[in-house]
Amino acid sequence: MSVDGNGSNPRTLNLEDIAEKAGVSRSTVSRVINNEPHVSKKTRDKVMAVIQQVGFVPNPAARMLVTQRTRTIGVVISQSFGAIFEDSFYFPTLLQGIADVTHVQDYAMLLWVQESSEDAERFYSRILQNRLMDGLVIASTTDKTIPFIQRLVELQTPFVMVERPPLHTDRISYVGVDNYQAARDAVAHLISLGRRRIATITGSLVNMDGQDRLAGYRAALHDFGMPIQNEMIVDGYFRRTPGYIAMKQLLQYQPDAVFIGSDQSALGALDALNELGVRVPDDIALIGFDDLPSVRRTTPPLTTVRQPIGDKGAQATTLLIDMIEERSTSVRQILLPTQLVIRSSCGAMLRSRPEAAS
Amino acid sequence: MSVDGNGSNPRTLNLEDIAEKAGVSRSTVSRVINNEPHVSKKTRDKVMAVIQQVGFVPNPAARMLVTQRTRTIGVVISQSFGAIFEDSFYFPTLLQGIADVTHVQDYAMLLWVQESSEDAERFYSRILQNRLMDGLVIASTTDKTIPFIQRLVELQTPFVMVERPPLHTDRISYVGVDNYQAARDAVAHLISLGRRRIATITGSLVNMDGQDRLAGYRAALHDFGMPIQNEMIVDGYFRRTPGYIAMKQLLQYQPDAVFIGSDQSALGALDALNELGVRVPDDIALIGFDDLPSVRRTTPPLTTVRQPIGDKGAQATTLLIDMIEERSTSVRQILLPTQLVIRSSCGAMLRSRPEAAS
DNA sequence: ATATAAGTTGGGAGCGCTCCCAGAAAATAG
DNA sequence: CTATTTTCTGGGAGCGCTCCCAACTTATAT
Repeated sequence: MSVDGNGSNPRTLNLEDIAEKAGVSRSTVSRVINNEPHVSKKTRDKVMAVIQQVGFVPNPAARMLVTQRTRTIGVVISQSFGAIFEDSFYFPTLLQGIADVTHVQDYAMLLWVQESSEDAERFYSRILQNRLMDGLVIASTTDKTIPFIQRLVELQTPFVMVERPPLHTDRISYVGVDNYQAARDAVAHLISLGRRRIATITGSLVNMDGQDRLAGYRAALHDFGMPIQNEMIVDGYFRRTPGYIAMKQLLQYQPDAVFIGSDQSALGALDALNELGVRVPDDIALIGFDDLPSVRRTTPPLTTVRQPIGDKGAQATTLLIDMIEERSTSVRQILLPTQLVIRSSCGAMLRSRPEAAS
Repeated sequence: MSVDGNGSNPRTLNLEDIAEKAGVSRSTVSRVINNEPHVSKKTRDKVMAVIQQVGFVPNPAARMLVTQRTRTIGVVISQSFGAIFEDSFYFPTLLQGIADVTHVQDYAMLLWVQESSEDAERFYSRILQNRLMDGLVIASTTDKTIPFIQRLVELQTPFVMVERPPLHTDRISYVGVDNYQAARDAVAHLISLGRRRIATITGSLVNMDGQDRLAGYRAALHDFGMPIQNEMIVDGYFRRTPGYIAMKQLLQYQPDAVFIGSDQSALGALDALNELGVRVPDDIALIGFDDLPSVRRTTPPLTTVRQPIGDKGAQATTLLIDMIEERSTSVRQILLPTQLVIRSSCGAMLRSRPEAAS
């Protein structure tokens, strides 16, 4: 931490000072600090003792200047928090996963959050201009993200996405979940429970996760030879109120099940159904996505697709640091497993309970 | 952003390169970039044009090395996200408020989140050793925070707390809300509605906000000459499940109202009351704290104390940057206003409606 | 016209580190 | 005991910037 010198403050110690105290040279101290070989045990111990004693920490700016490394990664969250976080736990959990790894690897984490009123171009150029990061974790995507990541590729800046990139390319590393398959399985589950008029409230479709979940929905209907009706597909933008509105809109087409691309929207959908007295799962079955803590306690508890959010962040960060330190140069695309968590809202519990009891 | 040189990469441009292209000296380019006087308009324009054209951004490490300024602030969140964020929107909103200001002031934001399994001492020493920040916003407090902030004072590192500091001192700047008065008013409101057996589920008591709200609760009872009973005070730790447990525990003492130090715990309390068929507000009135978006939709909607979370972050950051840039050297302690948001859970609505109708 | 002041501009020094090379010390071989 | 290799150590150079001072240019006063 830069101590704000008030003039009388003694200058912060530097390598040379430590060298003097230990009776060696600057270079030797540098070797000890960086754990380099070619230092005798005796010298090393002596230097270490001095470092410990005075609590010396090398000046990161000087080090950065010569090494061109910062030991800092950036985390980019496009769209403003306010919009994304409403009641949610996706980003906090992701950040925790990232923080856990940066801690162990001794990296710092620079957080970039798009300001409420800021346009995307300005936001990304701010990030591009800050040269204090060795690489980036890109934690959310919008349609505006494409030129940004293209620029990153041009600049050869290491980065990892926490979602499938919005580009047809195999040159970008990412960590995600198989949204397509997860959605397909979830919808197949609804079909297996006898539902035939299955609608979907999608996640935001500027987002790859949202798109892939919709594709999985379509695929499942197709698998079972069921028609895909456009009026049965409404955008829920990963948010609660749009989910509420979407649900009301869908009701006129009398679905008997809805696959919802985010739990946040599912909460909104439940609001609408409760308000109108539509019974879940009797009249309409619901499946959400994310497994937010709160959906365990809704009435009825929500069946949902659980995804390992913290792990996504952690693995993306590990991958990024490997790239930065050139332990791995190959592009990697990692899909983590999801899990369909069956609760009451899809109707499986209602049916299975009596059977189990008989 | 440090472009990962692959050997063939042309070296990043520096001041000297720009100077050469513009036909001036390094110093002049520096003056232009830092908006210093003593550069003729003609020269300035010429240099600016070159900078624009090649997209030059000065090397922050070199600049830091000489200025001892990083234009980066740190944000410290003690305790792990997982615990704090569960469904919540407090920290995301705070971060958004901070990010809004750092953006406008052209600062970057280094986020420090205590790792799940990390002890406090290690966490704080990591922060202290990172010398890449000009100052800190300390966004949450535990009992372990005290030595840390004492150290910051010693080191003369600028910092601002987003809560009353856990020390009796007037040397620490902070931005908060008047938790004491807000809680006192909330409880007074319950009393004015005729409640006489008022319990409280506190926020975490290692936290100043939690402590002050409890003190406000006590003060209100005292104001009205009502007894303070220890069994009517249970810790809810700002979280849902402890709120649930606390509510169940309190029921044996038959309170007719509960002031709850966080909405998160209030949600837990509602869970308990709903489960047991206790009617809110008929049997028990509730008031929460925070005004989380979700408490607008509970059954019944929750009366709560709204606090300007984003503003707290924004003002703390503004204050911090003022300190860093030495525009303000005096300690400032800012209390932002809260607002009692009356919904149905406190009973005020039920009573007033019929009257209004008559 | 010259003396003086004010506005510009350039280059040296130095921030604190790492990297490299040369030289000293120690270890091993002949 | 000397020649050679290996291990260890010290200091110069330089990363890219800002700060300072000196020098030059132009404006203003005399």
